[in-house]
Amino acid sequence: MSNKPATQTDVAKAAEVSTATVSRVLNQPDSVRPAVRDRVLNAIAQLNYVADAAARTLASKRSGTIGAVIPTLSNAIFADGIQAFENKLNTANLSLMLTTFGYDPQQELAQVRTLIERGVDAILLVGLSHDPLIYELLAQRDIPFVETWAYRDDPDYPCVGFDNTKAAMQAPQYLLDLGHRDFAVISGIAKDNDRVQDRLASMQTLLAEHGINLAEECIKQCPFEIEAGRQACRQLVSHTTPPTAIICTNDVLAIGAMLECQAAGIPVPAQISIIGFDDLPLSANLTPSLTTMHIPFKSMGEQAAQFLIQKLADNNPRPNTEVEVNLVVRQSTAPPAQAVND
Amino acid sequence: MSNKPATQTDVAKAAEVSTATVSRVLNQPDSVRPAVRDRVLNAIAQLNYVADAAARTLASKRSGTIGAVIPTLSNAIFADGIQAFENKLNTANLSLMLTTFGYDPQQELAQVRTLIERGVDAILLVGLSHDPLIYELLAQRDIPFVETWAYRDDPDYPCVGFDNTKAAMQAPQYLLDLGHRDFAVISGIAKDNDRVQDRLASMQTLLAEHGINLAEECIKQCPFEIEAGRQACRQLVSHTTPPTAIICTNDVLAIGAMLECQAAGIPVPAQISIIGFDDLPLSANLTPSLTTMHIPFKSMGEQAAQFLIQKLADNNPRPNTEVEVNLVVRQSTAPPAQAVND
DNA sequence: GCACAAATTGTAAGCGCATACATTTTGTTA
DNA sequence: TAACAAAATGTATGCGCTTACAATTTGTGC
Repeated sequence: MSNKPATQTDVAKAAEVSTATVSRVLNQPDSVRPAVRDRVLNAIAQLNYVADAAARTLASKRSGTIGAVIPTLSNAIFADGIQAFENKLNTANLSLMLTTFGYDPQQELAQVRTLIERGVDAILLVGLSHDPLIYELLAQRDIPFVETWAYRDDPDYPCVGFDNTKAAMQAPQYLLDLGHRDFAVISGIAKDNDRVQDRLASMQTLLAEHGINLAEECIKQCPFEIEAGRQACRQLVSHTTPPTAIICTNDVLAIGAMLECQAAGIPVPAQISIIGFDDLPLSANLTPSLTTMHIPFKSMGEQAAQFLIQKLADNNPRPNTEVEVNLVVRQSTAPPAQAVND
Repeated sequence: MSNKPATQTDVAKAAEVSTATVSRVLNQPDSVRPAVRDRVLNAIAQLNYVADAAARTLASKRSGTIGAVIPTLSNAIFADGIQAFENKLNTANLSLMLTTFGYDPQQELAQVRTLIERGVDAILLVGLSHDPLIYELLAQRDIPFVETWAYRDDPDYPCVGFDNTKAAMQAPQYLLDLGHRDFAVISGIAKDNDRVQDRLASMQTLLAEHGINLAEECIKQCPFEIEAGRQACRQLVSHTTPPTAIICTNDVLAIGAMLECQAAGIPVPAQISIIGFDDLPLSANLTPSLTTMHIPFKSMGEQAAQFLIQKLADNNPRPNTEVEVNLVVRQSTAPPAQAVND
């Protein structure tokens, strides 16, 4: 009806109360008598009143929005994690402001800046390694944050995640136990990605402890795409002494490797074992199904939200939460064809 | 250094100008002399000043944030589309407020309400069928919006998408041309999803025109999950007269069907043809690769953003944009085994 | 160098709300 | 029912910014 949206003042007039009372009805309904409250509520409904978030934020210093700064949505683990994060935020009447940075640290910093300007109450980050300026900005403005997808035991850096170093050892350990000695690795790009770096390093460490040093040409770093995983696999199996096992630092690349083997007629796991990391829904449905590390990203997203909600409510949530990850043994792994002879 | 974040007034003092000038440096830099501008810029840097978005929004009636209301992120097509949408928004200094509604119309309405309260400048919706109240709210506040993933030629309802009715006929038509007569359909849940409804209806219409009426047990509606696609396929092929072709209304279900066939040893396409809709990156990499409709979701997301950006800039962008979709013929389809006899 | 127009800068009034504080009303006790 | 405490409501300020308008400075043509 009216041209301009109704304001608190309009509601106050219609309900014959002061704006303070209207505000109270909205923010602390218990502090106003039912009779008055109903009058106000009626006026609100009548006028189709919607509180102005900007004014509210300006006056209260609380925006009710949470920022998330993730590498990309084109990766189901982040998409699903953020989905869970958003759902959980909703239960606390918080909204999600989402930004992506494409694994570029400068872009990440810029996005954090943007979110701070937008007045978010808290921020979710991915990983543990960020431009120092990010922490500085956050501290300066006293903005709570939580790091995800990784874990460290430092109360100054709240996190919800898992230890990538520990987790990434399980796959090679399992393959070693099966008797494999000839490994190859298909990894995401390590540059500017602490999770990948940790995983790669710990795999190599473990293998080295067992006297195995991966040649450079046995480690393929490639972008997060099925096609890239296929190509890397194609190169690896064309080596004069192809590996008996390929370890992938994520499922997308592992799936690419599996599909390449399938397309090339290489039997998995008879001739080559493949192991992934993430446990995407797809992974269990391939034939053979993919052995991989199960990562509970949804739960991680939820718990990250829960932490921030609690933090903003001034409860004092435990800063560091380690989520459980575990190796899911399926059909893509088996002892190497040339049985160990001893 | 300072306890409270610096305000415009602080900057003004430091630069020995008025707050209006500071504001101008930020919003219309060309309107202030370089010498003065530099002084202000210096002060800003010095004080680590960050403009308060709430105050800015309150005073200018522009929040610089755009809302998106999508069914779910747990679906690559939306995740990728939103990714592109966000990237494009960024180029115009706009931020994304993301909400999901899990295909529940009431939830969708609630999310739109929330976004309006948060003061978004514009909104992206998915599909053409929404609670009338949504349009009313949007109109009332004069908030521009754009509908995606579908197309209609009505300037009052700006959209960037494709005609689901037309698009969904291409797959059955192609299969008919190959000589198939025995069809089954694996579809997403049609309830509260106009895209799925349109696709289902148009397929049935086309088939009916060719004298083929799908029995009820030949149409499986199931949730958007690989596992569900597998199960549906399992049921379909167990029929006494199994179909020679399965049409899926999206790639996830088609992939599930393919994997089921693979696991069950049913040769595709020799015994059964499978056709999808979406063209996920995975689809091209399966063996056999999946014949499917290619939908340019990234481009759609970008163009939707572009439309809103233009709209907010008061340019008068073309309201309805139809994106091109096309059937990508790959290896999962072939003429039916029992060759047509005539 | 002067008169005037154009460009630049300053002044000050809100934007719509939350909230400290003041005032009024209600409830309680004797 | 008087006197007081507690609860409810109102008053009025300011959150930090943009912007119409006013005041000032700069530039131009002669």
